[in-house]
Amino acid sequence: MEPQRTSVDPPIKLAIADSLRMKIEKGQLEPGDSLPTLHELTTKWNCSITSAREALNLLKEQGLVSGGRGRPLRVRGLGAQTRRSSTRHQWEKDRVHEPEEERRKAGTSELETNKPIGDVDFTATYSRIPASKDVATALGVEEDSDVIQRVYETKDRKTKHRTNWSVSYIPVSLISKNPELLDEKNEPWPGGTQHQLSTVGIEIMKVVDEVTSRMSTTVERQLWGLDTGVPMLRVRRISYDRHGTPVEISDADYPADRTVLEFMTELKEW
Amino acid sequence: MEPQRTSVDPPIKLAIADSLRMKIEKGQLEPGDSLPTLHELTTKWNCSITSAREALNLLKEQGLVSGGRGRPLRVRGLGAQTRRSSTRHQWEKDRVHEPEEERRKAGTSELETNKPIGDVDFTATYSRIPASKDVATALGVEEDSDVIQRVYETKDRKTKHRTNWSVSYIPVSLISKNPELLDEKNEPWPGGTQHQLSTVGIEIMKVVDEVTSRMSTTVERQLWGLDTGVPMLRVRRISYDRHGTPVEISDADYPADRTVLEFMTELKEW
DNA sequence: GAGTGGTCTAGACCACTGT
DNA sequence: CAGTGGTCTAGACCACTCC
Repeated sequence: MEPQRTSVDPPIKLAIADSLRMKIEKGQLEPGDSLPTLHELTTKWNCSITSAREALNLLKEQGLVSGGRGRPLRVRGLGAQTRRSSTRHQWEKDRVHEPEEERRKAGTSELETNKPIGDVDFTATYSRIPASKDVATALGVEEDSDVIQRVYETKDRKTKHRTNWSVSYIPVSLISKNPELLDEKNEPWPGGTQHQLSTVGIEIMKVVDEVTSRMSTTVERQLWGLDTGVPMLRVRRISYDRHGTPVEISDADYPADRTVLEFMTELKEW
Repeated sequence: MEPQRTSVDPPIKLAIADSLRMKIEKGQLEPGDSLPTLHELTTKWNCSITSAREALNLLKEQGLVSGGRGRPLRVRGLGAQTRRSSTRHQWEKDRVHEPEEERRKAGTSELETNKPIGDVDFTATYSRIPASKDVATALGVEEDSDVIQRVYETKDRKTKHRTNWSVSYIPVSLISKNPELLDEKNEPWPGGTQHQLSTVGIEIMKVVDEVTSRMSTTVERQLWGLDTGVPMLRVRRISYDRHGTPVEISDADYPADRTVLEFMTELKEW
């Protein structure tokens, strides 16, 4: 039985939630274990069912618990984590001068996913649009100037859940020499963006990745098939050419429960 | 007036939340604007006050809204963002061979913060502990072997809120030659970890940052003074010496609403 | 069909904010 | 002091899962 509660002092939902959280952190409740039912909580804590529910809601918000819908709530384990490494940038560059069959085998970072191809639907959507303020600033061009927006998405063929999403912007002026780059029908392009840019004489020399995170919205949770309490990682990648001019920016979203971003920095010798 | 709702179909709390979310995304409600009061929502949507509250709760979970406690709820803006760049690793290495006064001025990444020193309390806590499985694997040493754990924390002197937190692990065998490295009284060490390691002949040649994100817990929200709906970024940094052996790992937490992590990758010329 | 959580009602009382 | 949101009660009804 839990201690007598006085009128003020921590809300009962917090007391319940913290007690359960501690059990999870101490390992008394392991991933996969069922939590106490709502009914058990109400009698154990002598509270209404709503308070018990609010406590469990807190744990769901925090991503510690999932389930429900007729199933008991269970402690969430860490699913398989996909590693996305910044060494991929160099790897892709190395493949630009390989023959097309080689590049075709390699896949692209826009499409990169752990699933066998064929189990996913890939779409690429190109649009010529005026640059938004944000995009224009990042690319160092005038606002409303002509850019091509390329949206990449993959979905699991069975579940229809999104598995990959990114959007990329390139000033049209940089690539209009090669009309094939303006046509989404050429996607997926063997060798990816770096090869595309190489066809108009652009060599990427530097890539800057900016990483932030925010909570997923209800809509995103549906699209990706996420539990509540799963944040999204947002990576803005800015690619620079030989002159240090930004030539492409790309924003990608990754569900944080299945993603580790890896960045390598080599330091100069003393 | 909102349309008639049928019995099945999206829960009313979702309908309310999505309607408000769309207004925010379209800019009809700008950062700082007040949301409708609970009472207004109940009459507009013809629902109970609990449903209205649940809708607002969803928006708070998603970090779109903050306030409350006698104040009206308001649309949350993006606060000032601190940039943490991976170029810092090289920058710190460059300073290792500078005289002590120089290093002292420079500050260290463990302490790095935007606030003037003197407005924050800095603490460093060292403990010799047996390596956990996780730490042992990352460092490539035996489980339970002797490591030094160093916990760094800064707090805002006025608000008492945490502004910085990280924990670092080094195998004791690597640094026991220099007993000063085992004493927390020598913190903050001018020049930081890279200089500390240089005193026992270790040169860091490669740093790998692993970035993940997870929702903040209620306890963390109190410690850091965070709103609900703010995820934490977690960075595990692994530093390698000349032989490619991992010599230090460090886990740092950053509140995602005020942090951008930046990573630079230079590519080799064709 | 029994049991689970998900949604919702219709209130009450409180702490806190602002005037 | 009036008004806000925060917490809580004591239920009801539903969809879903599992047996």
